[in-house]
Amino acid sequence: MARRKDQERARRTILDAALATVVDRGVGKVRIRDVAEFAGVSPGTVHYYFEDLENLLRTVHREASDRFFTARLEMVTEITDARRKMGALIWAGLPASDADTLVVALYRLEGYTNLAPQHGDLITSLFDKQVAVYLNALEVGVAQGHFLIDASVLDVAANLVALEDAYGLHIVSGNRTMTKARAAQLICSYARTATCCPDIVTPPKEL
Amino acid sequence: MARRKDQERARRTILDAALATVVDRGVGKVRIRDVAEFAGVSPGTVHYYFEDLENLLRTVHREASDRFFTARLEMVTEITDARRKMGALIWAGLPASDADTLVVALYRLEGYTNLAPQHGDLITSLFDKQVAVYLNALEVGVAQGHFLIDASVLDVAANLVALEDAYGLHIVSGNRTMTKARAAQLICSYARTATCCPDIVTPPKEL
Amino acid sequence: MARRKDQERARRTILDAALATVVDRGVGKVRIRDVAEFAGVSPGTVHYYFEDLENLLRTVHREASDRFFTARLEMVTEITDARRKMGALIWAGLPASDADTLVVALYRLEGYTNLAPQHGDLITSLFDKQVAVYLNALEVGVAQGHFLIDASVLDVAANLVALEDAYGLHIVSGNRTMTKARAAQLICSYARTATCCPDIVTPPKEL
Amino acid sequence: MARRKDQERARRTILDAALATVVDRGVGKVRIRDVAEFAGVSPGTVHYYFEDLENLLRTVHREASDRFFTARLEMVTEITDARRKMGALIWAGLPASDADTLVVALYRLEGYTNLAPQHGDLITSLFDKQVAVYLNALEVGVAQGHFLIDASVLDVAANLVALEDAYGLHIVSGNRTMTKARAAQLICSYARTATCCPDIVTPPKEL
DNA sequence: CATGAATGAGCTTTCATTCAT
DNA sequence: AATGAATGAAAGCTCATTCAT
Repeated sequence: MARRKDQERARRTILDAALATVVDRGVGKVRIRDVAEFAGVSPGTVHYYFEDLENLLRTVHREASDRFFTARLEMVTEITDARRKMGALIWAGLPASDADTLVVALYRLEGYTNLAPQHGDLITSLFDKQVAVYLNALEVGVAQGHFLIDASVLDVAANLVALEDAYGLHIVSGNRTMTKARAAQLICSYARTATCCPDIVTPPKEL
Repeated sequence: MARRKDQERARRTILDAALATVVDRGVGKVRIRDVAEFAGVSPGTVHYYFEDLENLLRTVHREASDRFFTARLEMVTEITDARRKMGALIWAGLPASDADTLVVALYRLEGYTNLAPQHGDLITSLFDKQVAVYLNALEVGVAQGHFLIDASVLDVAANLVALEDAYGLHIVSGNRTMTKARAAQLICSYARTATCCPDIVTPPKEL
Repeated sequence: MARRKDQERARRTILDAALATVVDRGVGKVRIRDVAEFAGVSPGTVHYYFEDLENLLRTVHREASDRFFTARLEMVTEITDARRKMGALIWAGLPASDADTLVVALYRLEGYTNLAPQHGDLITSLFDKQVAVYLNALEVGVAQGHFLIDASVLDVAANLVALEDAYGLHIVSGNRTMTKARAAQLICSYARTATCCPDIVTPPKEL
Repeated sequence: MARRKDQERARRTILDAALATVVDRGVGKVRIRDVAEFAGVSPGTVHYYFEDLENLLRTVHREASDRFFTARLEMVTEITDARRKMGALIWAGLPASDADTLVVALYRLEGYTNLAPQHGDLITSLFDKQVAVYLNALEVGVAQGHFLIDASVLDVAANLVALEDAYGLHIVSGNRTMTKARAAQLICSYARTATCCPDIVTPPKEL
């Protein structure tokens, strides 16, 4: 029984190590050996848990997506005022230069075109889920009377996610003129225009 | 003299071959040998013209950026009405699933984080240039009295480019729910909101 | 006591699994893990009973040889007429394409040159024993007045075994022009010539 | 042009090295590295000429078969008297304990069941060709009035080859009771019986 | 100039074997 | 007695790069 738990923990350790490796070596340069070293196990062990590199990377991506999404979902439910909710979402979706392991790794993995077709599906699915989160915030804002949205709410939500993705990628790619603050400001600018609500600001005071 | 021209042609052939290889193998899987085969030369020849793989890829990226940018610039100057100009820009900036070698390759290369730091600069620079193009269109639109822009024009331009990047990446990554038409529609939705001009549509009739 | 019996049974299960694995993966491709899986035990258990792979394979070979030899011996004693005895021996010594687990495995193992020196002894010993069986049948035939043998009886017996080996190997190796029936016919042809007895036929009617 | 010849020679060198390696390590234990070392080239070079190990081994087998067959064919045509021809064939088809690189390697390869299906075809084909050689000798013997063959000549030829194979394998496998001389004697015994010609002897005086 | 044969470092992957439980 | 997670040595294969021609 203890065995089972140990195994689960080893798996986790490797997954975390892989995430870290993606962050500090870049997706295309992840070697099994690095991951193993980082996890403090032997290369054989990595293979014991994950058939091959692609498999490992895909799993990391899936888990990272889930963790990221869950975190945002929690945040959304905790904040009631739609205006503050929007600001918080925008801020939390952007990676901070090179801390923020999870988000950085996620962006790296998203941009990694070399994984099998299923990878595309994963990206799609995360995108759609993110859209759902923004959609919720927008609709709540409308219901609260804070937002007034002229265009399709779905389109606005999609665009917010797209902006987040694009700027996040710039930050992670090392575009020095694009800081997290600037990115947040740009996205907010759109959010305000689209919702006719000048009160959306970021970073939110309390963070 | 003829020698000089021959060399220039060989170089071009290799660059084109590299571009094609990026498109059909993915950036991370480009092998010198593939490029050589595609170009109809020997691997040694590729090295003769380009120090190493990174160098080749960076050059391809730079040239592709330039070609892409020049093409858009020409388009902008040819169309005078800012509304049609916007529509055309948006449409032309998106890759068509898997044709569109130049644009696909560009997106692939943009997302490739494994190139040296200078690569980040290149991305930055292309981003800025794209922003400049949109900026021009927006300002012309304002001058023509078609657009009414509340927020910072620079921010709007940046957002347009960011949306284009994000959706383009989705298309190239094989996100099946994101078509070129849908992406164009989403970007236009933003463009209309930001400019208070309902006449921006895409794909433009004449294309 | 029950313990002792359990262990013996586990050992047997592993040996049988190894035999089966030799048949369907080929001697050179037998992996401990395969054998373990086949036997429904863990790899560790295989090691618990057999020092290493070579040891296991050698044991399988020895046991298979014994089982095979015993079976033939029984057959020989059951049939009294030397002519029918010969036919039966020839037929039973040939593997049927890919059923016939025991005989197929035996041929596979015989041909496996990678086992230690002792392995050669085992082959020799099996060969000699087989020769003894044929020798017996030949001498009985002479005594019964059915066979008339000009050359050395020992040589004839050796040649019969050799032919059996050679054709058996062809069948197991996937030589498509060599069927069990054809092989039997060829060996019989020799048997008839050597014994001046036209009545040796195979497959024997009663099988 | 010199290039072409160099390449051909390098290929040959590797092939010869592989043959030698098969002889002194056993088929199942041939490592690319060994072959490379033996050939005095780098492991990469072996891969440059042969896709993978299986490919290399198959090629070695094919070439060895051809060389072996050609050699026997020459011998046959050089000797006119069928009785001496038979003796020479039998003798030349048997490996001498562990000299005789070509023949030893051939036997090793023949017994190697781990190669792909095509391998079976190769064995078949060599068997058939060998049969043809013996067939020729037998028919010539009949024509010369030296041999009197009762059974099917084809069957006799097949049996001669089979005996050769079987005893050859014993010799190569390290069966210490089976010497080349004894094997030759056994096969001759059969040959004499089948042809009713007591003059077939081996080793032939002149060798 | 251009070639392409040859290299060998580097990586993945396999798998018998060990050992704590 | 039996397990199976973990190991790590061993091997194959890839591919950028070099250099003699």
